[in-house]
Amino acid sequence: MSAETTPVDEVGWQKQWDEAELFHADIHSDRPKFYCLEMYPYPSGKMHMGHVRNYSIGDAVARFKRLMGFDVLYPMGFDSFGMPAENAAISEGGHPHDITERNMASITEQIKRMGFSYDWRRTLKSHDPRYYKWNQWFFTKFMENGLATREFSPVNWCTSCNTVLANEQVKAGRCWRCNGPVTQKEMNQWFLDLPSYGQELEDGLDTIGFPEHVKSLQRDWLGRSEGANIRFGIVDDERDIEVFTTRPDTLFGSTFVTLAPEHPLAESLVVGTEHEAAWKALYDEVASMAEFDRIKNMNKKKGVFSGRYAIHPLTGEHVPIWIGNFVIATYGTGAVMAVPAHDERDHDFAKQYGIPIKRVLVMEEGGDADAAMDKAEVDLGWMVNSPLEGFDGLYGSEAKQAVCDALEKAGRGSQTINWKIRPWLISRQRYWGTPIPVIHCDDCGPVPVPEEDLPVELPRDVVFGQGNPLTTSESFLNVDCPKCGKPARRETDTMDTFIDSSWYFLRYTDALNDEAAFEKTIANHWMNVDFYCGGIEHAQMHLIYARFMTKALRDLGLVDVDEPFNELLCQGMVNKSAPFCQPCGITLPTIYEGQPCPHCDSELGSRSAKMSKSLGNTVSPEEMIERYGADTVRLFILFAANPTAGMDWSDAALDANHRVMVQMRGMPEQLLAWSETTSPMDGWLEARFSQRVHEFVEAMETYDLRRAVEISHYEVIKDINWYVRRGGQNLDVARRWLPAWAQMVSVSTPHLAEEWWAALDSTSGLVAGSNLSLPESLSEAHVLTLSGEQYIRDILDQARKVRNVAERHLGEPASKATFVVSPEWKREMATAALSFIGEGGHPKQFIPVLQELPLAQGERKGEMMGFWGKKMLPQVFKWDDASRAVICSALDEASVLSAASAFIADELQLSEVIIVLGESEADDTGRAGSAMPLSPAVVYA
RNA sequence: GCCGGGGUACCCGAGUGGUCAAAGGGGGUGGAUUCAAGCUCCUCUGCAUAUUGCUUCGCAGGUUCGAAUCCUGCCCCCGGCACCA
Repeated sequence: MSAETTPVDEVGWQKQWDEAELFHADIHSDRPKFYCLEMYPYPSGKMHMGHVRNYSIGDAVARFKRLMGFDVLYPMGFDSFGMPAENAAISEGGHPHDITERNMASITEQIKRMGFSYDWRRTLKSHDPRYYKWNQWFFTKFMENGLATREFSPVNWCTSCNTVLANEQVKAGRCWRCNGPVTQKEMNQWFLDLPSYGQELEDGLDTIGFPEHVKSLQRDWLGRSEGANIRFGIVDDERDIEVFTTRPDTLFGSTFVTLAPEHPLAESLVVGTEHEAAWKALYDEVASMAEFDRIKNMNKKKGVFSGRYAIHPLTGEHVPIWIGNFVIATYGTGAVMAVPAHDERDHDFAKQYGIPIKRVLVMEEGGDADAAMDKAEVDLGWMVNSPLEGFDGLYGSEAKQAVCDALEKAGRGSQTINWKIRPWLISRQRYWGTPIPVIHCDDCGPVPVPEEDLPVELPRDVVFGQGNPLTTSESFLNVDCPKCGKPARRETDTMDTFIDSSWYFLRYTDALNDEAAFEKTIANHWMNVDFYCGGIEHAQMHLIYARFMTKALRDLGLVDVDEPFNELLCQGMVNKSAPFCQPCGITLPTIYEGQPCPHCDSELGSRSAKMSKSLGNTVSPEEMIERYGADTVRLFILFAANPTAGMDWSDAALDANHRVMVQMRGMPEQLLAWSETTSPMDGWLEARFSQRVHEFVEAMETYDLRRAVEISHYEVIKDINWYVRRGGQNLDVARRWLPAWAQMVSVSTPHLAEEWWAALDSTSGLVAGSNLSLPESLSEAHVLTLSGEQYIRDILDQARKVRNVAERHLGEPASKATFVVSPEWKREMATAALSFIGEGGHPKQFIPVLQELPLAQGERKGEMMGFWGKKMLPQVFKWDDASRAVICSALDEASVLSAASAFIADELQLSEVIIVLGESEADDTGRAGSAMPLSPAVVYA
C-alpha cells in the first residue's frame, strides 16, 4: 500500500501527544508566554460545526505559537451551569447534575477526536463547587466593598423561564434565551454596580484589539451621556425634583417638568387631589407593561397635570409639573425638564397639551430671537432670550458650562455623566447556578456566609418545576444566623451564569488551586489573554461582564491586569444553503427542497442560512470526521473562508479538500524518491521554500489563517509541480525543506504532519513539540532567481494568449515561435524612468529628462518621445517591485529565454523556439515595435 | 433617525492608488496520463484582437499622468442602538 492510500491514524497520534504531555502549559522563564483561549462552551451533548470552526481557529494559533517557541496556555472547560440542563431535568426527569455530567462526557469525547491541543489538566466546569465557591467568595467581598447591593425595584421577569433577567438579557422585549415575553415585576434582588465602572469600561475600549463593530456595540450598551443633574424646587413643598439633562444650555427654555408615573414624588403630589385618579390610571397602564412595549408606545404620548408647580432653579419662575408616560423611571433620575423649543419629544407634548414654547437658542449667530418655531430646533445654537445677564450669545459647550457654573453657584445642580447601562441584576430564581451566599436573619438582615463555610453547595433534595427549586429544600433553607446565632433562612436565589464566565479565564491560569481562586503571580504571568476567539453573540453580555469582573477583581487586589482580552476575533457563522422563497422573503426548512413554497406556491430558490436545527440545514461533525478524518474537516474549515467571515458549507469543497489531503499524504514518499541529480532549478526551489516559510509566518502572525493554509497546502504543491516540470528532482533539496513544510502543515492538519515528520530521517520526536527555525530572509540573489523564473511563467502565459489569434491568421496550428526581445533602448528608457520616479520625480517632469538622455539624441528622437507618452509611461507604473528590480538588474532577457527555449517549446508543443533581439540584424519579424522590457513579442509560424 | 460593517466575474470570496481583466477556491471547459474509472498534471472560463484594445468591481459625478482602491452625493443589504432626557 502506498502512503497515499494509507489513512492517517489520527487517534494514535492524539494518544502520542497525550503521552508526551506536549500541551501541558508550564512556565519556562526563558520563553515568552502566549494565552490562547476560546469562549468556553455550554456542554450540550453534541459538538456542532460552530464549535469545530471556533476550535480549529484557536488550535491553529496555539500550535503556531508553540512552533515559534512560546509557552502556550490553551485550556478548555465547560460553562456547565444554566437553564437547559435544568429544563431537561424537568422535562425528562433526572437531575441537572447528572444530565450535565453526561453531556460533558459526550462532548468532551467529540472534541478530543478533533485532536485540539488543549491542556486538559486544567479543565474546569462551572458547576464544580471548587469553582463556584469562588463566585461566592467574590460576592461576599463585593458585599463588603459595596459593589453588591440588594434593591427592591422593578425588574424584567421572563414568564417561561420563571426568573428575572438582567437588562442586557432582554432582546427586543423578549428573553435572550427562550424568546419568551418579558414583563415587569417589583422584587428584592441582588445587583452588582456595573455603572460605577462605566468610564473605565468605555476608556478601556481604546486600549484593546477588539473589532470595530464590537467596540461600537459595547459603546452603545454603555451609553455614556454627559450632562447635568438639576434640582427644581416645588412650590409649597420642601422637596426637590432632580432631573438629568444633556442640554443644560436650554435650561431657560424649560416650560414644564415631567415625572415618570412611578417616580416616588408623583404619587405624593397628587394624592387626595382631583388629579389623583388620572395619575392612577396612567400608572396602572404603564406599570404592568414590559419596558419594551412601553417604549414602543411612547409615540402615543400621554400626560397628566399634577396640579403643582416647580420652581425654576435659576429664574425662580413657576412651571407646571406633569406626569408623562414617556419618562422612564430607571433612566437618569426618572424626571426630565421639558424644553419644547429645542427637543422634539417635549415639543410634541407641549403642543398636545397647550404648554408654552419658549425659544432660547438660535441656529445662526445673530439670528432672530423672536422667530416663530414650527418645529423643535434641536441642534446646538447661540443662547438668546436669557432672563439673566451673561448668557446670550454663548454657544455649545461654552453655553452648557456657563449654565452649569450658575447652577453650581446657586447650589441647584452640577455636571454629571449618566450611563444607560444599569446595575447588573444577578439574582435568578432557578436551581442550576451558584447559590448566592447570604443568610437572611430577622434581626441582622442579609448576612454574608462566612468564608470558612464556603462553598454553599447546591442541595440534591429539591423539587423541580414548581417555582424556585431551592425553596423546596428544607435542609438547605434552615440555617442559623452567622452573626447572632438565631434561626434564619438562606437566600434561595442563585447567580446569573454569566458570573461563571466572567472570570473563568483567570481560573484557567491556576486551575488546580484549592487555596485560592488563583495565585496572583501566576495569573499576572499568563494574563491577559493574547488571542480570544468566539462568536459575536457575546459582544454585549459576556464581553462586558468579563471586562467588568476583571476590573472588580483587580480592585480586590487579586490580579494586576485592567483588561482580560487583548485581541478578540469573532469567528463568522457556519452557513449552509436552505430553500428560500423570493416573493415571501422567507427561508424554509430543507424538507421543502424541490417543492413549491407552502405559502405562495411559487418556485423556491435557495439561500445560504445559518446552520440550525429548525431549518434542518445542519451538518454533523461526527459524521464528517468519520468519513474524512479530522484533518480534512479542519483544512476545509480554515480554507473555506477567513476566520471572521461567514462560511458556506459545501460538500463538494469538502471533498476537494479531502483530495488535497490524500495527495499530501504521499508527498514525502514522492519527494524522497527523487535522485541525487542537481539542476539549475534547485536554487529556485530553495529560494521559493524560504519565501514560503516567511510568508506563512507572516500570515499566521496576523491571524490570516486562510492565507497561511493556502500557502502550506496549496502554494507549496504548485511550487513543487513547477519545479518538477522544469526538470528538478534533487533529493537533497527535498530533505532540507520537508521538515519546515511539515511544521507549516502541522498548524492546520496536525495528524498528517506527524506522519510526515515520522517519515523523515532528520527529525525526531513529534512535530507538535518542535520549534520552527526561520530561514534567513531572502537574499538579492534569491529574489533575482525567483523573478527570472516568474519571467518564464509570464512569457508562457502571454504566448498562450496570443496563440489562438495567431493560428487563426496562419490557418493552421503553429509549429514554431520567435520571441522578439525588446530593443535595448526601451530598457534604457525604462531604467531611466524608474530611477527618476524612484527618486520621487513626477512622471510629467520626466520628458525634459528624457530629452537630455543619450538614447534620445538620434534621428529617432520624435519616435521615442511618442513612445514614452503612449507606451512606456503607463507601463512604468505597472511593473511591480520585483519586475522593476529585474529590469534594472543585469538579467539578460535573451539569454534567460534561450536557456529555457527547449522548455518553452515543450510547454507550447512547438518544434522550434527562436529568440532574437528586437531591431537587431537577426530580427526579420518586423514586430519589435510591440516588444517591451519583460514582454517580448511572440511571432508564430 | 443614529452608529458600525458591507455591495467585486456563474457562485463563494481576496484585493484599499499603478504589480488589476482583478488572487484563491467551487462549479464549468478542453487536453495529458490510464485498458478503464479514480487520482494526478496542464489549459481555458468578460468581449475583441497577430500581441495588451474595449467594457467591467452597487449607481452618478469628482480628484489624479493613473481609481475596484481616494473624495462627494445617492441606492441597496447586514448588525446594533433608538422619544435615553
